[in-house]
Amino acid sequence: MKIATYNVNGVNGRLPVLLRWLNETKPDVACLQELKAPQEKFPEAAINDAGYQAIWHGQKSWNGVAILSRIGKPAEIRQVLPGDTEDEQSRYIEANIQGITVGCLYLPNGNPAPGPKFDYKLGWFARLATHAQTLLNQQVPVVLAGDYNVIPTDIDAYKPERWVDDALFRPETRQAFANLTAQGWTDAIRTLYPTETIYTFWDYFRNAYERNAGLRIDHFLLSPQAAKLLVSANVDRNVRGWEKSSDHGPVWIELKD
DNA sequence: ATGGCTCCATACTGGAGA
Repeated sequence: MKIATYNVNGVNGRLPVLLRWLNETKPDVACLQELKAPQEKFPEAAINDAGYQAIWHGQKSWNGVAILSRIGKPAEIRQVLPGDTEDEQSRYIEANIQGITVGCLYLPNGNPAPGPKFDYKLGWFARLATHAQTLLNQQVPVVLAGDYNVIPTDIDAYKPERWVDDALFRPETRQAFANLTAQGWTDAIRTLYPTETIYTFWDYFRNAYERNAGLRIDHFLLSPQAAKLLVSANVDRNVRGWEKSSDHGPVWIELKD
């Protein structure tokens, strides 16, 4: 099973790019973030026409997450991260697909830091860690995929010294990510490519993509039962070079059936 | 260090992203 994650940066504005990518690479499952569309404006018909069934949790203007599948409609487990009934931002959706629990997440950016947005990020992170432990306790294959807005280590940024005060790289953020993986999660890309320079995001400024001035912030975390099935993984970095592309590139893993 | 780009909302500008 090939599972992908892609921060599309506007599911309607980027629809031609999304459809082209689905058609060319045909992931079995695709987790999308930053739909930037309310629930009723999700382009369901076009995605169905492309061969996918979808569940999604939209929101006006910002955020929004979806899970697409071409191997049977995702069986929704939840569309809210537990732990805060006041949280109205659409940043998490979870489904069962052929025995795999797939969590699709869009962790808050958190800038400027410090400040209320950074506090919200760390609070959301704590809720994710609590839920992740609950999932681990189930001892089933779980894939937590998405835009974590975390640069895990120095080798995940083109110039890490420029990011030291940024919410994506501050010590609290890196520590939260390290604590999460220490529960027993496998960072799929970094496990298969321990030392390579691999980015998933290139900003729109100053020809960042052409200069490969990027960040690795979109991640796959696998429970032990899923990590055992890991065959391969990579970034479709060429997609970032397409006309009207998102500033993120798609990331994917292949799991043994 | 700064400013650069692109989305969405419903507008001629601003918030947010990372």
